[in-house]
Amino acid sequence: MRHKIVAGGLRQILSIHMKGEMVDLQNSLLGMADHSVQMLTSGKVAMIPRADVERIAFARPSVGRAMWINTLVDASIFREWIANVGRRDAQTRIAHLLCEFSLRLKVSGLGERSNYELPMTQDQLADATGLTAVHVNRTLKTLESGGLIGRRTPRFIEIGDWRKLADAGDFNSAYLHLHESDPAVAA
Amino acid sequence: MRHKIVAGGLRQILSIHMKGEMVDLQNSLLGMADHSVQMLTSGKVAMIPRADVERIAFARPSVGRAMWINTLVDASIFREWIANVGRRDAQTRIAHLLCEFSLRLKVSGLGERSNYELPMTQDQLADATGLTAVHVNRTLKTLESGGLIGRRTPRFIEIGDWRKLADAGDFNSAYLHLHESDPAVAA
DNA sequence: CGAAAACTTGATTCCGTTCAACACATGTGG
DNA sequence: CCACATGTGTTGAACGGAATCAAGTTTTCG
Repeated sequence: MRHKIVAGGLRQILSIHMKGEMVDLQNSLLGMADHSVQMLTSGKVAMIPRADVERIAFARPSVGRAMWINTLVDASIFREWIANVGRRDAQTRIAHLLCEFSLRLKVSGLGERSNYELPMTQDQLADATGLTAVHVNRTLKTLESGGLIGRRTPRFIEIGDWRKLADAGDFNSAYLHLHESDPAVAA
Repeated sequence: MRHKIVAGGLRQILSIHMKGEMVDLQNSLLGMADHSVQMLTSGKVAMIPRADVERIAFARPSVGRAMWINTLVDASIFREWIANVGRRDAQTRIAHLLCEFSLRLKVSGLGERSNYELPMTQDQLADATGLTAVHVNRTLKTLESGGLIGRRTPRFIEIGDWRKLADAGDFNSAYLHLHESDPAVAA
């Protein structure tokens, strides 16, 4: 995940990344990092020297184009998150986030659309949605009692009626540009 | 400005652009637009066909690199806005926004750092900060009576003590990457 | 098994919203 | 040049969604 700390020590999580994604083009191509990147789960990280990234980007236009598109998709997700924390209420925000994870985990092969393990604490969900952990807890309960999600354990999300959750979360997957970023999905 | 409409018709302004900036790389390079772009003031817009942009990006690596960096700086500003609407209170949010405008207008030659015309209504400021117009109004008043800003007219901002406003707005200009995006400033 | 982390729940508070009215500037057509 | 409509800004009162504070409970993991 990416995050930033604001005055007072509050944290805002800016985005979540899945296994296999190029995570640090955002920071490494600019001279100075403006935020932090951390692992939510254990895993392997591959380092590619910045100079190599830049060289291949222009030596192989198709690779360069793919990396550029990748950073643009990241930007699109940032924009959706601005709208999410800026103009949606707590329940809509969280439903939206759960829908985004659902699709992205599926695309990454880490879960099913209707049913996935979410490796985030409620504290982290709070920092991703601009809420408090307490309110995240209550909101998850509300979603659950409303039949929009099920939770076998606190970190396991089940989505019975995907369309219903998407409506509750004002979710439209267009901003993920899945057909741009993942050739396998486009096929 | 860029904006998005969420369910219920609420608008979230995602970013503001200044004269001379390449505004639509974000939308045009991806297959489908995920948000809208509108003018806040009257002005001229130059259209560059998408194919030409892609061609020159790879034919002239220095141009391509500049455009890529440009989209990365936009993304950095999006990230700061997520933190702004997600984790800052109303006064800090607005002070932060005013600081960002101050620097960017200065760089674009549209105003002074301590003193500029802000061509936005309080409604638009509200949609940029995730607040209501009423609360923006009250917050501007508070900033004014606290001596942090002056307003000759509703749309003209004066910053007496820049450092004081930047502190109130938890503002650090690093995320603007001014030295990356504008060679004139880097000099 | 035991301690720390994460989750849950209730009571209370508060920042920002909502609703409502009014002030003021702008500009447009008669 | 005035009458009037419209958009924008200002202010007050009441409300409400989420925060805060506080106390448990459950899970995780060394």
